[in-house]
Amino acid sequence: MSTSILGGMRNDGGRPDLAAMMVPLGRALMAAERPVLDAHGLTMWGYTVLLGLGDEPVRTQGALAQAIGADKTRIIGVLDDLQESGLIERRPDPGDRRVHLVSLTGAGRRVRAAAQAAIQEREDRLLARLPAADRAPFLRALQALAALPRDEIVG
Amino acid sequence: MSTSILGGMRNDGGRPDLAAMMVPLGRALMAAERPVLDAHGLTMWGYTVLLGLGDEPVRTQGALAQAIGADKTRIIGVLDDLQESGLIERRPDPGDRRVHLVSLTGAGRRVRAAAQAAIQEREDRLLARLPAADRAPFLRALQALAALPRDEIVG
DNA sequence: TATTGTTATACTCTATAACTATA
DNA sequence: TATAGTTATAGAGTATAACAATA
Repeated sequence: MSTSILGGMRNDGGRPDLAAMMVPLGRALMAAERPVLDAHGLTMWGYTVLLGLGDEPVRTQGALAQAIGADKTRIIGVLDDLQESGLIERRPDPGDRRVHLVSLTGAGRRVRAAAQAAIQEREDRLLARLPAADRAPFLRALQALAALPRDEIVG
Repeated sequence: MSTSILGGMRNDGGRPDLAAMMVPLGRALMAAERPVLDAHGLTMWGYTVLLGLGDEPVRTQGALAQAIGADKTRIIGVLDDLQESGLIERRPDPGDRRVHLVSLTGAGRRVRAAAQAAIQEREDRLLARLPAADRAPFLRALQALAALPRDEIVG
């Protein structure tokens, strides 16, 4: 039985709920990432942290956690693993020795780029199935919504 | 600190990963639904079941569970609650007394319609912030992706 | 023996609270 | 006293395994 993302929820006339489309779709995309991340020796949270780190060092792990929507206590093990793998560096801030400056290493940058390239290659094959004229507007709209402050969506 | 859905993950030149946009966006949309569902006396899974039920009775709870991406053991309590609230009916199939025929009651249909209207009203306010020309292509593309069999995304 | 619905158990993930060290 | 990081504990959510009824 080929089960679609939307399950049985048809909706005569109208559209399905945005959430009812996005949540299962997001889960499926995450599941699709897993083998790719495995091949690069990354966990989902590890990859998320690498993405969240950007290219400048981040002051305080708490800020990093908040930026990627995680609890500060939850990324500690993730940071430990990434550090042990040599993908990130944690250095105490000389000015305030409580805070840790977290930054990507060269290896971290390379792994992140390789993993992201592989992931987006897969995603591009998916996007290729859309009508060509819809692709750019779709991505533009999705980016616009994702860029909104969370409060403006939750209310 | 106004935290956007995308967190810090900028990506010079390219686009963010689809999953990195969809997953947090989906979570935010779900969070936005919660108070609406509360007002209608529904849980998230309860609402999902109502959506999954469609308008014809569903044979076997297992099929229903699979259709909405849940475990068959997990929706039992949900069905119990919905039944007690008078929103669904469970009747043994005369032909095979193992299976339960699950169907919406009139009240169930009404509650589902009311909740969905309220939810989509909120969502429409969000969509209104997109460039008008992008709205239809966005929804069309999102529906197309959500209608894909899960296997075609996960691979 | 196989399947539907159910219950009971175990496991994973996440959030809360308590601790250390710096300030 | 307040904050960053860490650790330990508890809770929610989910999946796995065992059970009763029917086929």
